[in-house]
Amino acid sequence: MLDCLPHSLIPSIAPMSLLDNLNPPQHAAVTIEPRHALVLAGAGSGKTRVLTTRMAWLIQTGQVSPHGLMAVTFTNKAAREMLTRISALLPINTRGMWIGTFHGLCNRMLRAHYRDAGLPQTFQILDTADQLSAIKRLLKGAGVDDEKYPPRQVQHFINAAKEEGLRHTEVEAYDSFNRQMVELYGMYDAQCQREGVVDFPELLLRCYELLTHNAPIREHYQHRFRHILVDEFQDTNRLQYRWLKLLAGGGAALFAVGDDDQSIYAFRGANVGNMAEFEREYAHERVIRLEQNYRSHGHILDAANTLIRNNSGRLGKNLWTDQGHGEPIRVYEALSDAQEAQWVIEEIRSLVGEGRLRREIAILYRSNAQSRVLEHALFSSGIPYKVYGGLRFFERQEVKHALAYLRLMENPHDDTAWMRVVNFPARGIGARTLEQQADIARLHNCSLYSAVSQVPGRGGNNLAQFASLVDRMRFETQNLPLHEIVDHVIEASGLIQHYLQEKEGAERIENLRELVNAAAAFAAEDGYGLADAGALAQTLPESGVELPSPLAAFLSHAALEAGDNQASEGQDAVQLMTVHAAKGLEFEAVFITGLEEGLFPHENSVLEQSGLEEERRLMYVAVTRARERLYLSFSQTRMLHGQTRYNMQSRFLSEVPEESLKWLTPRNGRAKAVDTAGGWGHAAWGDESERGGFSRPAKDAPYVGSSEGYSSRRTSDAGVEVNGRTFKVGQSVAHPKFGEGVIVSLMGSGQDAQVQVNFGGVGTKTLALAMAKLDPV
DNA sequence: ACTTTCTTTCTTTTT
DNA sequence: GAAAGAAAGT
Repeated sequence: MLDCLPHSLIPSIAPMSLLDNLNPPQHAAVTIEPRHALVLAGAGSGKTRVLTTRMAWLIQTGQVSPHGLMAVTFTNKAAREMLTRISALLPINTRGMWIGTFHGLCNRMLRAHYRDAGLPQTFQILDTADQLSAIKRLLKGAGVDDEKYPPRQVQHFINAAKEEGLRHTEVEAYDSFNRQMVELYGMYDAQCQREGVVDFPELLLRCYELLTHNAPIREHYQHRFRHILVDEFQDTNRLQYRWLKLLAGGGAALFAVGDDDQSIYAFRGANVGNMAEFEREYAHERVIRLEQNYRSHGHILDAANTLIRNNSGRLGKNLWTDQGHGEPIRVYEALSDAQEAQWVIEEIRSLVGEGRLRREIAILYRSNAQSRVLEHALFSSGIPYKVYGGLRFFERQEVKHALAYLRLMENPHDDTAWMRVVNFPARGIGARTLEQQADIARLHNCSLYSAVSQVPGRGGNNLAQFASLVDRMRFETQNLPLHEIVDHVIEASGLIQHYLQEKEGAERIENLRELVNAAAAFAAEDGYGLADAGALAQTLPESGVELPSPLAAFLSHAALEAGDNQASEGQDAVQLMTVHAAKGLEFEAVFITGLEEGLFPHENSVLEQSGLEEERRLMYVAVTRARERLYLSFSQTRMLHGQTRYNMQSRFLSEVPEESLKWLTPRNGRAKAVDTAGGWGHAAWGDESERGGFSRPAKDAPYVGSSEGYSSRRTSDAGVEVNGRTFKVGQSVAHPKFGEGVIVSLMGSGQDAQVQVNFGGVGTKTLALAMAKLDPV
């Protein structure tokens, strides 16, 4: 074991500087004995600091060499942050250290052991969009009805199974629908294998299987990594947890940091339960809570604490601060979304007038659709702003086209890449020809590239020309440096020529040129991601690891790191983003807008307890982003999907302590009534009899209800007639139990018709018209 | 084979 | 209200 340590590393006492200024729990976490431990780190409690300081401390005290340490994060940004902070703490070379994302580290291992993992050396990574198009292609080829098996749903099924660690042979299928899904899963994996491509969850599952089935490789890594540190542990899925356990199986210490209250990614497979399980299984005596918050003023923390207490099954944690109460949270009720935006503008003006920086002001919203009104208002009032989210560099169509050519040069059997650019720019290859080609490929169970020579006629000719174009590009760039390869390809493929002719093509050309720069930068940076190359070289030297080509490394990089969201640092601009995107960030002043039932919490989430609780955690994350000032706002009406909606204020508003709030608009009866109405739980949705008209929430077969009976979104202006009475939006009605209310929307028709009624203090109810005892007033 | 028009469907998102 | 996909027109 000791021979793993470099000679230069002499065990020494940690100088005080590393551990200085840590509070007692932080100190305890950083210096905890080398066994499994769980750190429950509340928002703003110094989580990243603890993580990086522990790594530095372990290295500095000689307990581990940089080489024997692994740190896993979810995002590349977090991984980079960790690297910079470690370099700042210790004068060590972080190159080659195993610090990265789950996917990045798995990719590294699979590249090193591609043969043992059953992959071609040139395997390519499919991003979500590539995966979807691969699935569409599969469904088409197999003649599967994509109405009954929507590609997105198939994709979700496959990914969910993989994230549970299940191959198609291991998924239980209890009905014919699921049997078909499982079948498709199997066919999809076979297709990927044949094409030499790997999707995101596959990176993890393959790596997990490699370690499970191959004892020498497993033991090598188990022996090598003495300390494994995990960030954002609440976001891990089951497979990631198993992967960690496996790697730590040789006696390594697993140091997990997370906050169950900030788990907001259950919808994509994260399993908060991993935290409780980890505590029970390994760390029951070594759980440390970081509860002192260094970020927010008292009222803000009180709001967050009170709010999150409404959730069940928490691991338990209460943030406190010694910073004093600070200012109260300001609440504003707007008449319309536009007016809400206008109010935000005015508040921002006055904040900036007080001398605050615009970049220290964030406007948060639940869903991206809400940003437009805000952007419009900001734009017309001339306030600089940046919107986060949206298209990222490597996801732009012109960039993906260029990457597809590069992928084909690496691996011509990548059918997804083939289909993407075979007729782009247009070269007279139409749907008919491609169908023929696909049929031949399916018949011979070979790639589209291999089938080219057998396609008859003019179409076949054009295909052959395209194939030779790819071959030629590969040949002509053989010995060129990476950025020149890219430069050659964007010209030779005709992409530049094509966009020159397009009206809006200038920006796309610019992006293609930028891709050349990105390639140059990538090659320059530690010599094409030497982080990888270096790490590979130290891995199982005896197995003769072959380094991937610069192009292959660049393509991995492009798939695994989709690049920045246009927002550039530096300029002083107001920050706009979804609450999800704000996780991990902090601002002096934060606006949480659109606090309305149906929006936040989102209507698709309120039916299930777990969904509602995730929304509440989301609200918790939003609130805890603010340092000094927090503004909450909602609007009576809002344009959504091209229609005006009438919303109630969010239940989350009433879950914040009254004494921390300062209403900027008069609190109307409605808002007051909310307080006295008490428990929102089931009551908010009315009792069973009123909803009895349409199916129970079908837990196991989520799509049962969506056939045609009612269309949940279409609001009829003309009104709906049920049992001889007509109901219209805006009409006043009376209900024996809820009292008087106003119809806010109508859905469906006939006996299935539903109505949303705003009963003021009682809230907005959705009722089945045929069942509810509603009378026009 | 390519272009235009209609229809549909809308959370959240990293890798 | 916008983007993507399908159907229909050139």
